[in-house]
Amino acid sequence: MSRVTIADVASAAGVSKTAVSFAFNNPERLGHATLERVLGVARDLGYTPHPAARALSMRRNGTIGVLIPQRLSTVFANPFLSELIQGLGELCEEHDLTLLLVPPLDGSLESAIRQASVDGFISLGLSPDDRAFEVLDGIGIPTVLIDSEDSFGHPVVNVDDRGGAEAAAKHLLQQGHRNVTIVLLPPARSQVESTPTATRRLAGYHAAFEAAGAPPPETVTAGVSIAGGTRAFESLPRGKRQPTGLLAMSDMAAIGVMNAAQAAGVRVPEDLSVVGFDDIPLSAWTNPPLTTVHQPIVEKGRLAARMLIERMKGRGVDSPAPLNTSLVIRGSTSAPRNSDLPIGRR
Amino acid sequence: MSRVTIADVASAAGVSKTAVSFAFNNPERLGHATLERVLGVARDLGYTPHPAARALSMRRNGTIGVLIPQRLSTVFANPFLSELIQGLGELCEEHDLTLLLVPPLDGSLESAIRQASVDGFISLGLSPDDRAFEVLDGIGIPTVLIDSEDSFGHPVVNVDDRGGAEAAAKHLLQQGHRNVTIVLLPPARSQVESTPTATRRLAGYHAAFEAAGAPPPETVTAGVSIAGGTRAFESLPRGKRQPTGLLAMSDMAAIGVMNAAQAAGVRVPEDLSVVGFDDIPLSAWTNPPLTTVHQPIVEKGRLAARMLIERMKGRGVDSPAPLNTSLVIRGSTSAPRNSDLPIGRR
DNA sequence: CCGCTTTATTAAAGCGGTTTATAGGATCGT
DNA sequence: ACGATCCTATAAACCGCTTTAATAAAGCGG
Repeated sequence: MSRVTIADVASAAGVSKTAVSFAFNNPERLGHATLERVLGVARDLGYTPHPAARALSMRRNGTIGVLIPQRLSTVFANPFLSELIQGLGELCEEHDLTLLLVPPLDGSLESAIRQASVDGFISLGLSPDDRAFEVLDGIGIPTVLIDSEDSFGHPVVNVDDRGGAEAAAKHLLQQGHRNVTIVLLPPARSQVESTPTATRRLAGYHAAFEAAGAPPPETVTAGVSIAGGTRAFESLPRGKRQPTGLLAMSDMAAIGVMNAAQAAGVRVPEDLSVVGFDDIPLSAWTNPPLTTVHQPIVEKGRLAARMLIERMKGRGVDSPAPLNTSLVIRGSTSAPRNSDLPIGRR
Repeated sequence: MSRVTIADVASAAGVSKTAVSFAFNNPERLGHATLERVLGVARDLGYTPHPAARALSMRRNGTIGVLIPQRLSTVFANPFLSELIQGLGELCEEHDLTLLLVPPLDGSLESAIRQASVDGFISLGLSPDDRAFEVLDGIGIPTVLIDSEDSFGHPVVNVDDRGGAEAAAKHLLQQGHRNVTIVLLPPARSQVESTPTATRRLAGYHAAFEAAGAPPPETVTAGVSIAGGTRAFESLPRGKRQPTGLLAMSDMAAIGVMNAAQAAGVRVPEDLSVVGFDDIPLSAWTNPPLTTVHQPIVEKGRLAARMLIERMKGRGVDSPAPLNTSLVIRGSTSAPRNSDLPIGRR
């Protein structure tokens, strides 16, 4: 036996399909008696309007899509997305919307975008030249960008990545670190270039070093995961040339580094200072607690969702100013053990 | 200007709608020349089939829904769901499916279920008597349950909650703890009763105490969050009657307890041993590392998704045996300081 | 008792695709 | 030269619901 349709209800109640539809969506247009009868029959039959049919005819899905640049298993290993969804979720529930996670299907985010029955998209970390934008523009679904670049047709929610990174680097420099390594974010979409976020953070780091007259640091790339950080640590030079400070673009990588370092007998922060980025909840609980750049992730989600919902109502919205970041100094940073600084000699 | 439809492409290419449809879904039924032409025109016009229309006529959405019993903001504060989604996500991507998060809308999970355009549901922690099941059965969408109870029409994926809990309690008892408090999971859906998971875990705890001839422990209830654990600790009796051991039904609550305890000058594990449940990644990183019951969350997601996909293909599947749990002993448990055990006197 | 509003109800036209059944040629064997 | 066969391409029905425009019935003042 198949699904019960509006026609079934209509004939069972001895009315037209229109009447049934009105009973649910426009009850005041029906006489009291018929209304009751239709509703009763519908309940008895267990009728539920077919969502796709409804969406087709109403031009509304009641869903917003989150464009995920990577595989769900890798991206959900990082608490960042969880927090973001908390923010998005608040607004969604407030507006009776559900949230569709849209990762690349069969490797292609473009085709996943086409498949998605949504009223709006939130896109994460897309580069300006991502192919996905062509598709997005083609179908004309309102979109709000997060961690991307301005000067698209779409409004963007960003945080002050550059400022945060600069503060982090300055902190290390002030403590006397001169031999620092940067742990880069991996490129998001298998393209060669790095993400807008990574680019801005790197610029912030470099600015601080330049201002201090220090040479630009070495870099390694690490996936946003503890394992990624572990690998990053292992690729670091040892002995004399081992850095005394480390600027990671993600907390997860930073924590992986700390872990690997301690396992290798390198003490944090005595032998190696490490600074993360994001300030995920976990970072307050590591041993030692991680010094990191705080960004308001939940708020970012809330703001983006609020903007998208406005756009879905047809109202235009402008990109807000980047949200503030701030350095949170905890226990993973200190002055280097044998400072090379010219305090005394040696 | 509105969206490009199949009719637009058809007339622009001088063919019928059927031809356009075939060009995408049944290319071998078209002559080579027309196929090329249609595809070309479609590309030029930026045509993308309307997902809802497609879903209506094909009876397939390419989406599976995750029924979330609580608000997204509360449930995503717990890494449990992140891990589960990693597992679900793997299978989804493999099968070209997207994932729809379905929390209660306007407080009602039932109405959210109706709205959702999905081909299958994964439901989390629903009690046997949840109203949602009526709706679910009414619309006849394949469903797989996680952390629920067997003996529904739907297959269930569970872990050995009872065994895990029993091992945890036994561990504390063997260390000599006699004054233990249990931190309960809150009821999931604002109904009075507790979740199936909580019930099974409680039974496991009690079984161990009974076997040891110890009186059943006191209980407090705490939300699955660090803040919830903090509140739980504060509600504990102080001084002489303060428990020496604590069995939490979630790692998040356990971590909150540890945190609050240490802030109050109570040392873990010297003054208070705490055991969690779930073994979320964070638990290995707390200070001290948390002793907890491990359950294979990612695997649970994978398995449930695999089963659901089978069901969506029309094949029947049986509930598998509960997945194994195991006690992971880390640093948050030890023998109680002043054991009340009759080793000596007093 | 008539013309005019209101009110209650419905037929039919979408929404944008897919799919079945069918028609029009071209090809082919005889 | 002719019917059978094979390809292509299409008309039309359908998926299940919403909504506009129209109709039938009822109420009403004069």
